Amino acid sequence: MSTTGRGLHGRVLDTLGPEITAGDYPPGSVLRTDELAHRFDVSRSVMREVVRVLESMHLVESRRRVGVTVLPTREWNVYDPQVIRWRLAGADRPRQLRSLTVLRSAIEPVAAGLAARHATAEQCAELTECALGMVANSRGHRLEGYLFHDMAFHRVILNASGNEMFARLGDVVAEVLAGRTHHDVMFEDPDPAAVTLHVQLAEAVRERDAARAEKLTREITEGALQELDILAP
Amino acid sequence: MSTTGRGLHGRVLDTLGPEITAGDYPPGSVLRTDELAHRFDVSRSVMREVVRVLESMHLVESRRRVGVTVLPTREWNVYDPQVIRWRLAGADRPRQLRSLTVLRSAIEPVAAGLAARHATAEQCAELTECALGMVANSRGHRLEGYLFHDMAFHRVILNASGNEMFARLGDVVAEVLAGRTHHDVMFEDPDPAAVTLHVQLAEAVRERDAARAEKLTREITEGALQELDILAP
DNA sequence: TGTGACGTATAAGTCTGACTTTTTGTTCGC
DNA sequence: GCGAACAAAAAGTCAGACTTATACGTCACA
Repeated sequence: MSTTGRGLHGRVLDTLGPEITAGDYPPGSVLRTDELAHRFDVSRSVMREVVRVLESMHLVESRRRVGVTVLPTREWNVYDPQVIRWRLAGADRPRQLRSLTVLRSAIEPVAAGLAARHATAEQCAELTECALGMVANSRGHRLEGYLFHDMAFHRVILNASGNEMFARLGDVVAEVLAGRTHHDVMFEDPDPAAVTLHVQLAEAVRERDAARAEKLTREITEGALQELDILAP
Repeated sequence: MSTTGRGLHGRVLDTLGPEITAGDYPPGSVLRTDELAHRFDVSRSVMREVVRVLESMHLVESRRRVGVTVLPTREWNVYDPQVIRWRLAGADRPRQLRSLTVLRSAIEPVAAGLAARHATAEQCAELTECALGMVANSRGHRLEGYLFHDMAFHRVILNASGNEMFARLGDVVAEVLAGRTHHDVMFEDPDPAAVTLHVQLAEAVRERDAARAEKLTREITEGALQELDILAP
């Protein structure tokens, strides 16, 4: 599941990245490339590549004569899928999940409205199929099956919006949904009301009813906010 | 203005990155590190670091025995500020500006609602100050002054939302606003209605009226959508 | 003729060591 | 006390040798 490939470079990154995002090194901490290279038992070349990547994520800043400085959270590229994954795997996972859920609540209703306008016949069919899959797995502790179709459903909506910025959040939403199922709440069968909403949403998109699609999605995401005890906006 | 530092590495990146995002190399094209190093007259070490960064942005994929493959747009990290800047500087700037404006229309209303709940007294003051600045520059072709306060206004809103994902879009929104003023529309004084909306929004936030703040922001962003002839959702 | 195993060429991956450049902090002279 | 020259430290750059994975072509065998 880890995006980073096989190389030595990737393995070092998958260790150092999470350490930084977890806050092991407070902002302003200074690391030295040579030390890191020694610590991970890799050559300076490899270590330099790792630092470059971390720098492109704005997690660190490399300056001559001073070293590799850890930047404050405010600077991080928090939309980088890798950074999101690292943070979700770390200690402030709950906080992260809240941020992302609020983001969802802003994006998805608008995306659904656009999907109602732009979805292809094939996408409408996929949507219906996913909704049916959710219904079929909504009872009897079939959480994994439910999650699978739920993730697919939202991914189709985001793709069908025709906006690439929305489409690219498919992975993030999937991550949030998976996190909800696996770690936090949802030990019992999903809320029947939520299932119904998804079925109705598939319907609204198929019928090109943008306003209804948006409204239904707003209800869905409001449910997600309430689950995390976030005040409904 | 270019984020990338002074190093050799940065200069190569600032050439190759825009070329790729501009579509000079169609998806599936294969580049070779050695060739690139020769073309830019840098060592392989430097070239490898550049490729690693491009890889972390999912613009390319490097595989043994085949080379550096350009990935399809769908794979790109379109939220990476660097990628956004490169694309805005390139040929599909209009398309990009549309995507980002739609994103704004989804994010900002929710952010404004949250800002009304969470804004500090200082942030409320800044907001009022920005709104006044917009008013003061709304007549007599003082577009630069207007833009300055407009960008600051929206940045404060996004920061005051208390959600880091929203806050990080400040640069993007600023870029969109600047693009609108400099390249596209707005050759005359800004719409007085828009100015009024900003003043009212500052008011709503100060009065902790979340619903009104959200509604006003929706009107603002709908105006932005209409300017680009995007169907109001 | 199709299919699978094998070998080879290729391009990325890694390591090492030497050298350059920038920048910080100190020291010295005024 | 202050500015300028100096020295040290760390990143930046380079060149070259070596390693490793893998796509592709070859050949034997069915």
